Amino acid sequence: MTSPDQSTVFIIDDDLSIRESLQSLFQSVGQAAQTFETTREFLAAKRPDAPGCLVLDVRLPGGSGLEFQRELVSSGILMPVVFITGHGDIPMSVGAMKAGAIEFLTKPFRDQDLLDAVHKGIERDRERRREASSLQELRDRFRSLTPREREIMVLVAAGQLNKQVAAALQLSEITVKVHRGQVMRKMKARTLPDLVRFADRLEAEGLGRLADAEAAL
Amino acid sequence: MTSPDQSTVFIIDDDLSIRESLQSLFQSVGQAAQTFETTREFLAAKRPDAPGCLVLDVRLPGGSGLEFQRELVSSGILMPVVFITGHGDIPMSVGAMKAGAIEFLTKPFRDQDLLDAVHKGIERDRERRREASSLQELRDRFRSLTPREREIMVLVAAGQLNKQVAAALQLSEITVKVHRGQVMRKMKARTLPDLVRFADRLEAEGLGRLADAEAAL
DNA sequence: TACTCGCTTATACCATCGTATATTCGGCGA
DNA sequence: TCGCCGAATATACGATGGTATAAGCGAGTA
Repeated sequence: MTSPDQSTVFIIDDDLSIRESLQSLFQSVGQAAQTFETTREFLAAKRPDAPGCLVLDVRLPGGSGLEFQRELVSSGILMPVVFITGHGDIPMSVGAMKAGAIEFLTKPFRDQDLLDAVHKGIERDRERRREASSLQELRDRFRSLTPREREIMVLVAAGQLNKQVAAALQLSEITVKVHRGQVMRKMKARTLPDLVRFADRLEAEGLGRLADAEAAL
Repeated sequence: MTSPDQSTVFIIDDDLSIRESLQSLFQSVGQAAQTFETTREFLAAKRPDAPGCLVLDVRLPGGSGLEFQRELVSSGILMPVVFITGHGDIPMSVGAMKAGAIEFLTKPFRDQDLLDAVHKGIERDRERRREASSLQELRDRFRSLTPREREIMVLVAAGQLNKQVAAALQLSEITVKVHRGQVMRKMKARTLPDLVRFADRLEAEGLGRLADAEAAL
């Protein structure tokens, strides 16, 4: 088995006994787990390109877990987080949940609650990765378009007729047709509805990357 | 001024002094507010069809605020909720946030925090209403389609050519063209990309209402 | 310099789309 | 029974879309 989608739980806690007990908990259900004493150690380690979930104590060496959660987002590590804590309070838990945490457990918690939360986190990450990789594929195709082709794709997806596109860009209609055909091939769009959906997905997550062709370079 | 979009805060709390103090807080910033002693009272009152936000104590007469939050969702009242409490705990706050609460404030809280949360809730409700009403408009148009027209809309939006649609439905191509033109008129779609987007929006929120034409009746 | 690449245009031809006009048929309610 | 509606179909015509072939131009590059 190659198991390319082997999920991993990443545990960061400065307490060795907790790391060991969590490690063995996950081992007991056949869930791969890696433990780290500090956030630095976690960031330094090379993480597999597979679905994962973080288990954090809100009280961490060198800053709170909440801060680290925000750091992750800004450094592009979009991994679901499950918090566990012995000394949390309500504002802390609310902040964590607002920031997108999967769960916020207070010690002592039931093992099953943690397992459930981690499972949910991994499934969410798996789905996010699927979506991200599919979107990246589209982005790559769009990047392969020339500036002219991008302009034309935008207008065509907006519903403009070839002659309207031609007028808008001060071109002859045949030129638009040629570029349009090229766009369909490069974007691997078999039909116009396909192209429309591709354009919308790129606009939704790429945020105006289409309209502003310069930014896409 | 007709002010059809006058937003309202709905406060449910069994403590009169709290109702009065919150009422005057919102009054001081020009925010309309209505108070209720019980959830029953709130449900019985006729609420304006305008953006709103609920302010709830988690401890309510006849059930917890959390339960009431779930009741609201299942009874179709999709109003943003801001919790305030004097005796909450972490699992409670986490549950509330998971269920979609805007904020979970512990007493004593700063007035501004409540005002901010309510403002956020109202803006969210305004946006949800905009979206819902626009979607309802689309649903109405789709309901005006005959069964045949619906089938054809689905296939056309999927990118099938007229002749392919004709083959799939055992029709002549001209028949498909006639229905297709009718679909465009009834759906108020000026272009095919418009129709594709309408179909996708209906599929996304109507959950297969398109594919299963029977369910839409 | 020769070559590639992006961009432009033209001709020619065929497929597809869209609409108007007209006819036929069956079901259903007034 | 009459009339309306959904449905299907046909002819005819024009607009629009799509592709192949060919060619010219300018910028940047091997």
